[in-house]
Amino acid sequence: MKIGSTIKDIAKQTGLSIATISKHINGGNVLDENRILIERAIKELDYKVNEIARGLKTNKTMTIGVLISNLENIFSTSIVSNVENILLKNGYSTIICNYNEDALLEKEKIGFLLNKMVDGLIMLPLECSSGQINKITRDNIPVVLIDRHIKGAECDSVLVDNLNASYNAVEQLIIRGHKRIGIICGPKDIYTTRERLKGYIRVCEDYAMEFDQSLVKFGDYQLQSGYDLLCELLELDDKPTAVFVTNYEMTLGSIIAINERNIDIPGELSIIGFDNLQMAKIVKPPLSLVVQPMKAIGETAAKLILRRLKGDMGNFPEIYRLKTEIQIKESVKKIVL
Amino acid sequence: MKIGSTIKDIAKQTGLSIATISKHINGGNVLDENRILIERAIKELDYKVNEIARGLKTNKTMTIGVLISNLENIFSTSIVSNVENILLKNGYSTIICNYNEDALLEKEKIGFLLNKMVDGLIMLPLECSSGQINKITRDNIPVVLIDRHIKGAECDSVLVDNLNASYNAVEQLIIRGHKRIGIICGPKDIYTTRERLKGYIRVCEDYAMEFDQSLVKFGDYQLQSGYDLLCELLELDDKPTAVFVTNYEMTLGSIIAINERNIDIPGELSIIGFDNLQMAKIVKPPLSLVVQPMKAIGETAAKLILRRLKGDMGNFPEIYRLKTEIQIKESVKKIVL
DNA sequence: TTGTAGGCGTTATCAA
DNA sequence: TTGATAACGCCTACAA
Repeated sequence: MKIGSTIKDIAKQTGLSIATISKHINGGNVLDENRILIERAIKELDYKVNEIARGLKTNKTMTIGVLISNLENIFSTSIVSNVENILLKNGYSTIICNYNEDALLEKEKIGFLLNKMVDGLIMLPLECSSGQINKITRDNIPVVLIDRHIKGAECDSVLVDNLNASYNAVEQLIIRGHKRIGIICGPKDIYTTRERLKGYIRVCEDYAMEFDQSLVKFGDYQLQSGYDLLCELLELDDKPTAVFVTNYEMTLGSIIAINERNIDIPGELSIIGFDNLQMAKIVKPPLSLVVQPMKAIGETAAKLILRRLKGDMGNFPEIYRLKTEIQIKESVKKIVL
Repeated sequence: MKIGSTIKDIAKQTGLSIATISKHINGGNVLDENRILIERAIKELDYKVNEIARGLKTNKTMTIGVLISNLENIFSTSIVSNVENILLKNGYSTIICNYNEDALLEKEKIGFLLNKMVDGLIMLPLECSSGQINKITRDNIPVVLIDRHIKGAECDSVLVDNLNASYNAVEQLIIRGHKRIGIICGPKDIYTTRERLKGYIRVCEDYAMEFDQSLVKFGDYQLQSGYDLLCELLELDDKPTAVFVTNYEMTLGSIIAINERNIDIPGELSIIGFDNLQMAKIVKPPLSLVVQPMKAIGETAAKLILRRLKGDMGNFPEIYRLKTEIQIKESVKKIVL
């Protein structure tokens, strides 16, 4: 079954050779009269380049693999959406894969994408080793890491300044007189967790606050652990007066716990959450938040990989460290002595 | 630069011909001793089929286009995530496109996907004409429509029983004694809007309630219009005692309006929203919701297109009409006379 | 400027 | 069962 016309058809229609037509399609010079002939034929036959055939020849698929940890949260999808947008405008399509925070799946899907011969890879890594990544870049497939840094990986990264994001958030609490501030972190061994915790520790030091290990809780960045850990914090003998939750899902979980227990915010507890502006508005009282620049992350990653695909290896490996914003709303109160 | 081994390399290593090896790869019969030889060589050389070359030959890309209206809401991403999951398991990858509720972009991206030679198309349509779709299916590319029906389009559809979803939601309000019930709809000309409105009208008829046009508001399924329309409803001389908001974004907008104006839910106003379970839990009081079976939608669409891709045209065109669930929580109160 | 011809990695046909 | 060989649609020297 005929699914579209080929260069051959154009050749027949115009009486020119395939080579001439191919040359024109790829920006070469042909006689004006032939150019007109070709262009008309292309219109009439509705000719479209067969990217598959071209890919076979050029060893390019014009496809970028995008691998993320989770397709069902705003952070990822917003990034994906922006990446996709920019790449599409530049003629690239994207294959989006999701490894569901599962290290095994992560490895598998990297293989899947490579097998699909993607020209480049944008990924939000989990446990992926630097060795694995370096093998890919050595095959001349540019890799851009998002959100999480991998030590020893020779590739570009687009990160967020997690340390200062955390520092600034906790600082806002300290400024308002809070002395016992809980923090709900992600998994201990993940880059963002470490950075966000560092920020917490550093600001505590800077303000000469005592560091109480019992106020630091480690979860798994999932809703349920936000719920559980907030409850744990509330059950401490010496309860915190404020808490900083370091990702979106756990913030959700925390709020659910708070609602269920009818905790008065900010009367009993001040809270600063993470990442979702819309959520901040529908929660009562309005939630204070650390907002990550998701649009910028996506755009930066996309533009970066486009540069690499063009062969521009300037400043390699480049590490962007984008700034977050903090919005203090009514969920944080000032402690009056 | 060599990026992987080819059948040729296997041929050299084993001393067999390319044809034999290809046959084995594609499930043909070869002598046991040769099979072993081939398999070992494949392992040793880490041979992977070049899908591009195969695609050129077979006219298949093992890629499905997924076109949706918006990548930044749970409804779409959840569907995409499930679709992707199932297709991937069956060896297909997906190219996900997003037309941002823009009819022009919609058309463009359909073209883009077709140009990428997708083997099939799963789409959540906007204004796409039946003619356009029929042209695609006539080229033997199966199309599965999601969420919105298109009249005259000869293709499978996976819909939601919007009419009864709406009927049941409003019925819950009527049962609880509400007489004046507002409804915030989407754009007038969209399938889901019409169906959801039909449900509202039908249940009003069934319960012999007077139909008041001023209680019916049309928006654009975006957050802002939810906000605006809820305000409009509240400004009516004869205010509704309950309101049904017919999609997720507008539900968000409505809640923001309610919070800003400090409307007492459900004291002053009962509300039933749409689609996001998590949201229902973090809102205070817990929000009543119509919940769409997003997982089932994605799975059904994916399985359906897989069937079609296998050439099974049984029951074509098939229309699934999945059922919604309704969860009544504290945001709805009983009117006591 | 144009056309001829070879090749990209695979599959498929048809003899052997 | 195996292996030459001709496609698939395109690109690219190189020759005309």
